[in-house]
Amino acid sequence: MPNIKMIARKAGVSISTVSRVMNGSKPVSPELEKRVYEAVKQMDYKPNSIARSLILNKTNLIGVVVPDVSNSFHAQLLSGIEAYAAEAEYGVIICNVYRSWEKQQKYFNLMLERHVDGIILLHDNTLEELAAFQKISNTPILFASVPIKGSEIPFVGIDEVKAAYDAVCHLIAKGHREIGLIRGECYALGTLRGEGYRRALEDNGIPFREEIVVHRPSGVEYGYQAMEELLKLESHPSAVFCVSDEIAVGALDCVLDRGLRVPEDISLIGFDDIDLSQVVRPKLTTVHQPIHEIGRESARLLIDLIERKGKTAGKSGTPEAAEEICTRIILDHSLVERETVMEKTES
Amino acid sequence: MPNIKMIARKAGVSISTVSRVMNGSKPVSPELEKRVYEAVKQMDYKPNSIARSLILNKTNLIGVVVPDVSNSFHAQLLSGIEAYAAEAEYGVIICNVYRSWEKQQKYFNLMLERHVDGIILLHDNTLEELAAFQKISNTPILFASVPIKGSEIPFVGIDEVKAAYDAVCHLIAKGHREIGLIRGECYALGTLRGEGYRRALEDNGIPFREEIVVHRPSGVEYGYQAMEELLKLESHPSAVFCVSDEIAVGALDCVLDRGLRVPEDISLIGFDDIDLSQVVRPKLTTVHQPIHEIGRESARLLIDLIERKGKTAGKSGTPEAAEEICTRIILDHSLVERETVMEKTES
DNA sequence: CTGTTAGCGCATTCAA
DNA sequence: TTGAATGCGCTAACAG
Repeated sequence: MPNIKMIARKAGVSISTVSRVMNGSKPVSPELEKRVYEAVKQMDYKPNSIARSLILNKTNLIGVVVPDVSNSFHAQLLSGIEAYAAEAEYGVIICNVYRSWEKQQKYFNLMLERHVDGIILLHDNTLEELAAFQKISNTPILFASVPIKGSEIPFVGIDEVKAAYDAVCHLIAKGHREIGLIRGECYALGTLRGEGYRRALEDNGIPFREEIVVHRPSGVEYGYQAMEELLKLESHPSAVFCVSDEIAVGALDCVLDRGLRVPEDISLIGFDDIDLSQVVRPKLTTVHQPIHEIGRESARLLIDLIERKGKTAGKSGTPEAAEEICTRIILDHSLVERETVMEKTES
Repeated sequence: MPNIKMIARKAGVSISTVSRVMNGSKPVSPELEKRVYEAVKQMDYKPNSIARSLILNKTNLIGVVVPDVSNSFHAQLLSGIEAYAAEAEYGVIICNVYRSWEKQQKYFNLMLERHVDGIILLHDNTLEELAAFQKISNTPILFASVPIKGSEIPFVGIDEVKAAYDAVCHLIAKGHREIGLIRGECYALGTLRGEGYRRALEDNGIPFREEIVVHRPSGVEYGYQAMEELLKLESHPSAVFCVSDEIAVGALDCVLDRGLRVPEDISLIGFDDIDLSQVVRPKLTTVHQPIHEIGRESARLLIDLIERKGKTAGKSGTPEAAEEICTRIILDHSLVERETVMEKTES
C-alpha cells in the first residue's frame, strides 16, 4: 500500500499538498491538484485511516453492544444501525455479550482502547453499571429499543408501556377478562411491559391476579414452559399476553401440543413482530415495532451526537443550549391482527 | 484518557519502561514494574490501540462481509465468528452488503483504508471480483459456508454436494421417485446443491426431469411462489427438496394453504437447520449444518492465517511449507428427521 | 535493566 | 498558494 509520501514524490509536490487535496482543506492550484489526482489514481492510494484517527482523534467507528446477534430481533436492529452508519461513513464493530456482564466489561475496555466515537446499547444496563464507564470516557452512549431507568441517556425506541397496554386492551376489547401474562425479568420485557398489562387491567376494572402471571426469560423454549404452568391451573386464562414473539411462539406450540386450539380455546398475543410471527401457524397477532427503523434512528442520533460534540469541543460552554439536540426518539408501534386472537365466546 | 507519557511521569520512569511492562516485551525490575502498575491502576490507563496499530501495522480487526445480517443463518454464522474473535482479542467489523456488488466494493475500500487484518466472506464472490482486491492488499481472505469455485482461497463449511445428495437419498429411501427441486441461482444454493440432487437421482436410476425443478432466490416468500409452480403441474411430485429452510418453510405454507397435507400428501425436506425449522408445524426435516461452528472455525482459521503471515513476514521464502496450514476445513453435516417426510404410500 | 531517540502515516501550524 | 517542520501515542532499535 502506497502512503502519502510516495504520492507526494510521484506527483512532485509536498506531502502537505497531497493532504490538502485529499481533504479539500485548503485551496490548491489546479495544476498541482491534477498531478496529485493522477498519482493517486495510478498508485491506487487510499489514506491510512489509522493514522488519520490518531491525529484527528476520531475513529469513525461505533460499537454496538448486543446481548445476542443470532437473535432475530437484535439482528434486525443491527442491520438498521449498519445501514445508516454505512451511509454516514462509520464502521460498526459488534460486541456480542451473551447477557454476560463480564463480557460487556471486556468490550467496554476494548471500545475504550479502540477509541470508538460512540456506543449503542441494545439491552438493559443499570446506571451504576454505566457509571464507571461514563466517568472516564465521555464517549456518547445511546440506548436502542430498551430504555434505561431514571437517566437522561439518549434513547430510541417505542413507548413500551403504552404498547403493552394496547395489546392487553385489544384482548379486553375482544371480551377476554381472564388474561394471563408471560413476562420477563429485565426492564423492558419485565417492568415496562408488565406495567402496561397492569394498567390495562386496572383501567378496565379487571382485578390483577398473581396466579396467572408467570416470569420467564425470553426464548421459545421458555414460552413453552411458561404456558405449561398456565395450563396446569384448574381454569386457565382465555387469553395470554406474551411480552415477546419468541415467548408467544413457544406458548403457541405448547397449547397445540396439549391438543387445544388457538385461538378457539385460548387467544395469544405477542410483541415485537419479528419474522417468526408470520411463519407460524396460526399466524401471530402481535404488537409491531419498527425494528429496522429503530436501528437506523439510533445510528442517526448517535452520529449526530458525535458530530455535535466534535464541533462544540473547542468553544466550551458556548450557550447554544437553544439548538440542543433531542435525545429521546419515540417511534410509533401498532397492533397487527393476525390469527391468534378471537372474540371470547360465552361459556 | 491518560497516555503513556503521563504514566511514565507519574511512575517516575521512561515511556519505554511503561511500554515494556504493558507488553511484557522485555524484562523490567520488580521495583519499577510495581510503580508502573500502580500508576496504571490509579489513572486507569489503557494503551491507545490506534497508536499501536499504526506502528505495529496490525489492527486486530477482521471484517465480515455478509449479504444480510438480519437473516438468521448469517446472524448465527456471525455470532460464531464473533465468539472466537473475542477470545482471540480481535474486533469484528460488519459489512452488510445487501447482495449489492457496489456496496461490497465500498466496503472493500473501507477495509483497506482501515487496514483490517483479515476478511471473512459469507457469500458468493467470483474470482474476477476478488482479483482487483487481492492484487493490492495481500490481506488474508476466507470464505465461510459458501465455497468459491476454482481457487485455493481458504474455506470453512460443509460438503455442499454431499449434503444435498444425502437429503435427496433420504427421500428416495422413503420410496419417493418423483422428487421436485426448489433451488437458487448462486453457487452454493444453486450449482452445488443442485449437483447433489442430480447425482442422487442418477445413482438411483431416476431420470432427471426439468419440469419439476424450479429456480428462485432464497426466502420464505420465494419458497411459497416456487411451490405454487410445482402444484400447478397436473401431477405434482410426491416430495420436494428445498435448498434452504427458508424456501422449505414458504413451500410448506403454500402446500398447507392449498388444503394439502404435509407429509401425507407431499413430503418436504429443507437445508441448513435454522431455528425456524423447529418452530413451524409440522417441524421441518432438514440437513443440519453446524452453523455456529462454521463461524468459529472460520475465525480460527483466518486468525491463524493472519498470525502465520505476521511471523513469516520477515524471513521471506523460509521453506516451512512442511507445516503449511490447512486451508480447507470441511465440517460434518447430518440429516435431522422431523415431521415433513414420510414413506411414500402406494398410489 | 533502563532511558533516549527515531519514526509509523498523516494533518496542521508556521514561514516563505 | 506551497513546503518544512511538529506531533498524535506508541514500539523498537540503540546506547549506556
